[in-house]
Amino acid sequence: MDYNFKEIEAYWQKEWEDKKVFRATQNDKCEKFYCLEMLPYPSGVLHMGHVRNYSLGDVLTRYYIMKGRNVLHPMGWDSFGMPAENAAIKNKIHPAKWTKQNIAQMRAQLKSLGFAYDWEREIATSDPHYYKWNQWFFIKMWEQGLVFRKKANVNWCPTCQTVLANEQVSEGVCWRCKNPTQHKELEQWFIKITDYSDKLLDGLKELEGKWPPQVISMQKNWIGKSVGAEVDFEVVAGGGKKDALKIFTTRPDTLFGVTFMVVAPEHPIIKKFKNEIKNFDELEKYIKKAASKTNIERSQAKEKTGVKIEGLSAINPANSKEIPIFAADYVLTDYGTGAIMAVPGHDQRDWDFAKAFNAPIIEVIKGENSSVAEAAFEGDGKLVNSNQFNGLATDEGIKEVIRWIEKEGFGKRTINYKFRDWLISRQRYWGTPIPMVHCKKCGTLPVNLEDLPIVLPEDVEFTGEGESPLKKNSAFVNTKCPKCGAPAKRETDTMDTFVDSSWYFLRYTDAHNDKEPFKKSAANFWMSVDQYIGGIEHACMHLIYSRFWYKFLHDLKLVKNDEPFINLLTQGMVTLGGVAMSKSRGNIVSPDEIISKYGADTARLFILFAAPPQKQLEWSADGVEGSWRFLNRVWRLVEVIDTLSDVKADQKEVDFQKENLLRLMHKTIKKVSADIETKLQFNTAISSIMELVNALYSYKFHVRDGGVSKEVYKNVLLLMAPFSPHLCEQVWKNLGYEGFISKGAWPEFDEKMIKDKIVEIPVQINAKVRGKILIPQGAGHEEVKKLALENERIQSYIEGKEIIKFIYIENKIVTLVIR
RNA sequence: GGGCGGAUGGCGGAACUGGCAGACGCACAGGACUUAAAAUCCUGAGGUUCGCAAGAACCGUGAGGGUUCGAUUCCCUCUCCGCCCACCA
Repeated sequence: MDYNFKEIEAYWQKEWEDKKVFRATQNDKCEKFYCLEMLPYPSGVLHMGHVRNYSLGDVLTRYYIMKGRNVLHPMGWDSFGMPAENAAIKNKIHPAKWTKQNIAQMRAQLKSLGFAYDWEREIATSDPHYYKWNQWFFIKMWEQGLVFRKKANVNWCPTCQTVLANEQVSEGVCWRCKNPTQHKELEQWFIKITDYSDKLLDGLKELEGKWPPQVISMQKNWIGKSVGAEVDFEVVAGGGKKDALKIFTTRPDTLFGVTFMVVAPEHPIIKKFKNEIKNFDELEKYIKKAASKTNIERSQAKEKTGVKIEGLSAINPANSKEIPIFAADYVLTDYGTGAIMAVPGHDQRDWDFAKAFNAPIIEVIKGENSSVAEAAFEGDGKLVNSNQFNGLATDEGIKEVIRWIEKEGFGKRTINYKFRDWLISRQRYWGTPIPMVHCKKCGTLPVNLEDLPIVLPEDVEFTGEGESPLKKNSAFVNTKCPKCGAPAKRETDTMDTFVDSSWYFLRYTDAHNDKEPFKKSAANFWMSVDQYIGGIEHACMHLIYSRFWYKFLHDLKLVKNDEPFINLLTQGMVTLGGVAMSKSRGNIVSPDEIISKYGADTARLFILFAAPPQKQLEWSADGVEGSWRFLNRVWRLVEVIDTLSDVKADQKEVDFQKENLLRLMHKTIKKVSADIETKLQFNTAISSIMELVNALYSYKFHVRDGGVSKEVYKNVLLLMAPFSPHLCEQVWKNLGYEGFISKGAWPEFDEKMIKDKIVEIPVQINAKVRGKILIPQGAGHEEVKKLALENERIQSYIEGKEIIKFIYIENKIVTLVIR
């Protein structure tokens, strides 16, 4: 009979909750462990990606509890954001109500999976008790000069009627609604995250080896620090009018190879010299065309386009040569200075442009067999055609040229970043109100800290048209200036939801504090997060914002450390038919369906077993069935270990088999512990438990071995408890063991028990396995050689041949090289 | 275009630091139990060739080359796939 998972799972979930088994308390009796999974957006339904994410975290949580650590494992809701507002527009339901319902539903789903959360620390970011502190931090940042407003050409989603961060637009479409975006100029709120560029970059060194290397390198590329030089090129126009064109280059060593300049079509120099430029009309047409193109169109164009600016030219300060200036859209206005020095010999884009516009190509770097005839040479080499710098290697050349231009006064060494400031305002209702007031007399200033939180008004209308509903709520908008008391207007923009998730992990340490965002002592007790788990898609956004926020709090002396997440695990997607599960593809497998058919333990076991955590996981109905069968096999072991199956065997045989079984048990404990703790490879941990269970099935002396078999079964349960906790609790109880297995002691292994007395190793002859020999544990070189050469099979191969070499790798392999 | 990964049976995947490739699971085949089926338990299996059989030989981790007694693992060249960024000067 299959085990009754419905009854068992409901029973233990209630027991854990009633007895408060997973409540975390601040105590120094044992070492703390903070295990955290990225908090979910309460969309209303749990999907398999969630199940995977939280199952991974739950294994670690339960493992460390059993190891005697003091584990904090909280859960909450990233509950501000667009879908709630969209639902309000579509279904005439208030975002607050919609969100609340969704949370209730998803909380129930999470509970049905038996995750070991401390539910007393649950938070929701849309709760005023939470977002009050977003406002508080915002004002702190404003006081530190980290918040500013500026008019910016921002990404505008006409569908959502909101501004999106650069990071939220991919391939020209809105990251959530997938509709194309446009550009629009608006007065926006920014956080000066770029002040932390170097700190964020330096911090990555600390994370080396603890974070996936891809994430570290993605963040490095995201910040995009490059050292180079700023060089001023003199611009001359008709009528003797002059100006300077500033460019940034990472290759100042190629300065003598500059044969023309290129500016972005938006570059101010064009308007400035409107009267001197002879082909201004043609240019204007090109500028218009470029502006209508999205960045993607601009970047995917195979042919380089551009227009020569007639009437303007530049002087290369290195050799005083006069060179033409072009406007072309392959130069971006918001990177560097919006203008480049073109070195067609050593930059492929410039080379392409030079070919298309018949500009000369000069070779100034000579590599081994390099040539600039067919393509640009972008590698390192020796400087040529560069006057006093000829013969220098690339890296020396860079240094020397910078020194020279600094001395001559037409440029300097600079550092450039790709990283931009964080645009946080949203013209939206369902978010944290930005706690600022616009006063005609006093300007824009923050509300008084005592007046926080600035609560979102509930009585608003959702039409889905025009600007934010907050703007239309006069009771909210009209206020008094916090400084002079005169009538003033409240800011109606709300914050990007990435603000909410930038510090939530700190709130869990002191979730109900109404006087401060968190007690310093609580944060310092639990932080940093020992293991953070979530999707790779957050590699650059959430994980950079959080690191920035934490470093800011560190500078405010609110937290001791300056990196929030020590270890990071990025899990792969759950797919069906090779593609991610999604509503639009209609390939969703609902967790509820699996839970009601097989139970939570099976769902968890399968999702942990089917693939290593970092890799994509292909859902397989048959695989789920297999996990279900395995759990039943474990359940039925109760009967097996009471069965007398081989009465004929003598005591010697019993002792021998008993020892083998015990050895396998110790080996398994060692492997499972290492797989969970250091490798985070749960799939192999489970497969080795399966092997131990298989061994128990083929073992025949359950009633004659003095309780060894029962001992092994007990350890199987302990090893499986982090993966399939309900079943293990029940069998634990059925077998008469005391207390919760979830709080039980993780088994220890005995290294002495693991070593076999006799080891079987292969013997290779000329790299082919030709036989196997048994050697005593720790046998010496000579002894092994003797055993190998005595072997009949081996002898048949070496007869009449000369042994040139004998190699023995301890307890692994013997190799003979013969001729 | 740049960065970072990856490629192992019919499938998901395993293999410590260069040491018996294919653990474990799925699917499959055979057997036991059963009136029968399901479930369960047991057994088998990378490919090719030879052999009645026990077994044997050769090939085999995307392709080609290299280092080594020995390479899925290290090095070089190439192909394909995925993810992220993208004309980043």
